[in-house]
Amino acid sequence: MKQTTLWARMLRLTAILALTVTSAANARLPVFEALDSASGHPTRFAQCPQFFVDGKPPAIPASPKLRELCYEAFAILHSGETRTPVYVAQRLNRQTIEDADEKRATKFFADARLPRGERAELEDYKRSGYSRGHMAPAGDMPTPTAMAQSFSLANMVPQDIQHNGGAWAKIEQDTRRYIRRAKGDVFVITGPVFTPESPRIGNNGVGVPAYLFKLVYDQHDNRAWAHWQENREGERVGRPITYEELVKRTGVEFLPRLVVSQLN
DNA sequence: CGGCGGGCAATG
DNA sequence: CATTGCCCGCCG
Repeated sequence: MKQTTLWARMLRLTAILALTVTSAANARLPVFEALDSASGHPTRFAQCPQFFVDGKPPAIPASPKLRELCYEAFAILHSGETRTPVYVAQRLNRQTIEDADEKRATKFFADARLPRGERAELEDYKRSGYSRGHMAPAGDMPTPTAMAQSFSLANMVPQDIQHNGGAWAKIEQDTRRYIRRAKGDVFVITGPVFTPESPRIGNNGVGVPAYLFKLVYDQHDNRAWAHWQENREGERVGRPITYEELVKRTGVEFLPRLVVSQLN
């Protein structure tokens, strides 16, 4: 008898703990609440044009489950269909990289700004065999708030564990190394690519991308290139592809045409 | 080789 | 939640 009582207590405690966890995670991110209450709806890119070249976000065909989310140091176009980002945009420069020395705060959380029917939950990734792979990397974040926000699952895709810690991590570090030596702003857009055969994980069916890309545009030098990686173990860092090739493969024009016409 | 940076899971 | 220990790959 005593044992069942103990079990009941522990279960209750666990439930309370889970609730506390959720609210505490959100409470620690006051920026989210401020943006939400101010607008009354999920944030729009109009509120954070600074992350896009000439303030112009890439045009994506309309879809009911696409949502635009602004964060302190990046912006996300999120898909409620795959429950992942479509792309994540950043504007970086030497200064932001020098500021990116925050201690890594590994606290992943489901993004409360997204409806439950559209977002990934921690449970979806747990024991899925895939890691939670940042699109905007934690290592890029210039402030503690930005660091915390980067752990939103809205910024994640299910990524092969070896790829995430291997070739992909190297690409992230190479990109930071490049920006550290850049003369002006560098715009980076990172995202997943799915195929009809792409698997899904968890009760919510979070999409597992077949490929990941990272587009880098150096505004000062008018140069752009992209890394294109298969989301698999054993993938190596290859030679970057051209912007045109990226557009061909994704069907998305990420940069304003005027800018593209002037690329070196 | 050790340090670092990308993660994971178990425990209180 | 926080803490801890662990894995792995890359780099100097």
